[in-house]
Amino acid sequence: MTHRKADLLQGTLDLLILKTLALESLHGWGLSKRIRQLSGEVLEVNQGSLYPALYRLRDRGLIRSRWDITEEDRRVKVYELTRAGREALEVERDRWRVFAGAMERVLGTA
Amino acid sequence: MTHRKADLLQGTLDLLILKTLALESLHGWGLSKRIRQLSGEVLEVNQGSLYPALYRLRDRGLIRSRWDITEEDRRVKVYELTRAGREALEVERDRWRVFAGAMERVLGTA
DNA sequence: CAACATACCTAGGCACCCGACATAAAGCAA
DNA sequence: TTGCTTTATGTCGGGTGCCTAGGTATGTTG
Repeated sequence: MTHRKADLLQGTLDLLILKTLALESLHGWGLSKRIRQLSGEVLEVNQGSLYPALYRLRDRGLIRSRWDITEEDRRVKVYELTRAGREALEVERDRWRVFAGAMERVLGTA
Repeated sequence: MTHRKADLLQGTLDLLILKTLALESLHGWGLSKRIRQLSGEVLEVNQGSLYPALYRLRDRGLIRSRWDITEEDRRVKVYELTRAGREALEVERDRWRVFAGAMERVLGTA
């Protein structure tokens, strides 16, 4: 059973996170809800994928985190883009579009 | 150094192969050249990815192979789509488009 | 005859996504 | 006060599948 409907393509999760955080700083849980919502309920981010991805991005210096308290008195770890993250977002977005364009060129060949 | 320029997204290689073979039966080497050409020199398929992918697809019954001899007297293993392969191509293509559409929806959010 | 292109293939490594699980605290209802 | 659901953070093992780096063989060309 190779892919199940919700499977993400490897490599795209980072881009998704960078883009979503570029719109607004969020904590992990909210981030996964936001991605689902922005994608029209198509893209589901598993927790087992999300947190490792966040640490990866943090280790690469693309995002940073701080602990915060919500209005409901919940401890949350809020992530925000760094300057390097904003630059990486553009690079990754362009790379995605080149790739997706190439895919569409192949798929569209009669 | 996570991704290098030529990296493919996991899962897309199968689709690429199915689509390319739907246009014309080809042997492995020719297939990789054809994918590169169709994609406008963007997508490079490594041999270390190609052959395992072909066996995977064959094991799933989506393609079949036969030995042939080219005009230059070379032994080549020609792959062609099966009926199941043609069906899988449509499913995978649709899945790709749903996914790519969702990605673009997220990336295009202002 | 050497070098290159064509053609097949394998092995090991590693990135990363997933499912399952663990933990905890807040909200709420019975 | 007990117990369920939701919110929230995280870990771990497994598996898929791409990559790099090889190996082998044969035809072509300088």
